[in-house]
Amino acid sequence: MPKQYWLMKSEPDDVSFDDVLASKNQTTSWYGVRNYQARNFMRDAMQVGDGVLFYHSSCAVPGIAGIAEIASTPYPDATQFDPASPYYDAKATAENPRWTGIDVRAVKQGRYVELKELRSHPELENMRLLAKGSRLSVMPVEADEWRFILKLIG
DNA sequence: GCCAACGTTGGC
DNA sequence: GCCAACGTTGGC
Repeated sequence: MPKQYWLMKSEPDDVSFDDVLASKNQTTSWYGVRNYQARNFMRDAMQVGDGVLFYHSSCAVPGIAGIAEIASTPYPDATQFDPASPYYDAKATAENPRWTGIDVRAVKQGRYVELKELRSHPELENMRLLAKGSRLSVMPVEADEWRFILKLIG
């Protein structure tokens, strides 16, 4: 399968791009996705080496904070089994895990590209992120959108 | 804090 | 299987 591209949203108060850069091997385990469509992208489509736009959401200035890549195959998200976690899911079992995690490695931090700026570029008007009402936290990015944004980030 | 949009739940 | 009610997301 050819390389694919993704946008993944993180709340920087929880895990920021800087946090990932400061982590061992600049790699973080992506956890807490509790939406089936987002989960399916992670579980069924992501491949090691796929490109990731690391997006900061629910913060003062939402936008793309850096470039990352998929660094593992998918695995069960451990937080679903942890009663102390806000992401605990009583219906998930080791035999039948419901939610997926994956490792993401920070690759490059360039210029922070604000959501406001993304909206200003006609080249990006079809981005799923920018669609009205779009709330998905993990979504595919088209190859031409990816190339355009890489240039913006510099 | 507001609220539009969306996803999930659960009664029927 | 429908759909109203509810909860969540996330920009503003």
